[in-house]
Amino acid sequence: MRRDSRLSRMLHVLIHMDRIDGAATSDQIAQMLGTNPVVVRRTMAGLRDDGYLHSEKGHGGGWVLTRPLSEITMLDIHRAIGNPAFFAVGVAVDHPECLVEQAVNSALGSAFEAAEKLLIEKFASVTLADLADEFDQRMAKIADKPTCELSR
Amino acid sequence: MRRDSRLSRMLHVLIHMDRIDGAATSDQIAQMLGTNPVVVRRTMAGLRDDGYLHSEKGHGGGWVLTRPLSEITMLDIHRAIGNPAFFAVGVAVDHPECLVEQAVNSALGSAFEAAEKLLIEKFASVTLADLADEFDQRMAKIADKPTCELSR
DNA sequence: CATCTCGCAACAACAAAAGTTTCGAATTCC
DNA sequence: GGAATTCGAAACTTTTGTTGTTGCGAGATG
Repeated sequence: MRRDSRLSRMLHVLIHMDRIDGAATSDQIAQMLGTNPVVVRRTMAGLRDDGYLHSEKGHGGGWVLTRPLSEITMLDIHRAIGNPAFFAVGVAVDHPECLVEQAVNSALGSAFEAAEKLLIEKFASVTLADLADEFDQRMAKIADKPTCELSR
Repeated sequence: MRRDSRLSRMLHVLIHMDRIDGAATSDQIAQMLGTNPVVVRRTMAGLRDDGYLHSEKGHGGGWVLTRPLSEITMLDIHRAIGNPAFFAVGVAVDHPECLVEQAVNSALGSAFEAAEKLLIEKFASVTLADLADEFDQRMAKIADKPTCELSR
């Protein structure tokens, strides 16, 4: 099963964007992510719709953050990219009326529910500012390491 | 992202198999799951290799449980079908050297690690006998409901 | 020896993310 | 006003992994 990397990528991009002046174009971001501008627009459209980004057309246009990182949580970004399912394992519904299937799915469901609750709590508790701080700490330890294109 | 339903299906099948006499053929199981015998053999091969099932060829052959349900946990079955990834969301590794990416992936990774730990603990703590008991309780409440093909 | 049944390999179908192409429309610069 | 920049959106292809299918072989039973 292919893993959805949008959340990871968006978090990465947003922290970089906070460190640069002016707008970042879809092209620049795409190069940074090793992808292409259309994919960037597609993914970031959700963040714009949810009010975390603003996009501007034309010369000097591109994407800009509209909120401080301290006001954006990892959960916010997950929601903004469309609340994709966390789990790759699902329950079968071949016989919804079958009591065995119901018992199995109830057990599986409650396990996944608890795990999802934990994930959501954790995601809601971490702001992008926290991640930026974590970056600064790593930076302090290993002084002159490169980051990536956008922040060079 | 397509959800992997093998775990759910195998749990379902094993509990039914415990309630019937003799062997269940791949064909019977396939009909019960709404799939086909080759898929059944493919999935159940792992359970056989791990010692939970035995398969026999020829007339009267098929699949039989080789252990009591009380000695099989949900985690055992997850392992037996190949330890498929629990999560549909992954981390991007576009710039392994980028400290921002490292900070992001560290936060994501620790969240998923904690959630996975919870899942594994839960799965390890529930035996198929527990699920069968749960089934019996449901059965007691709603008396004359059908189950599925195998147990009719 | 005919039939049943699993084992295995190869291939097709399908789903979802990711990548690509190609428009159009809005904005800025000259 | 015209050229260049940049996003927006639709349509399509590629990719990856599960699921489904077909076909043949081998062992077991009657």
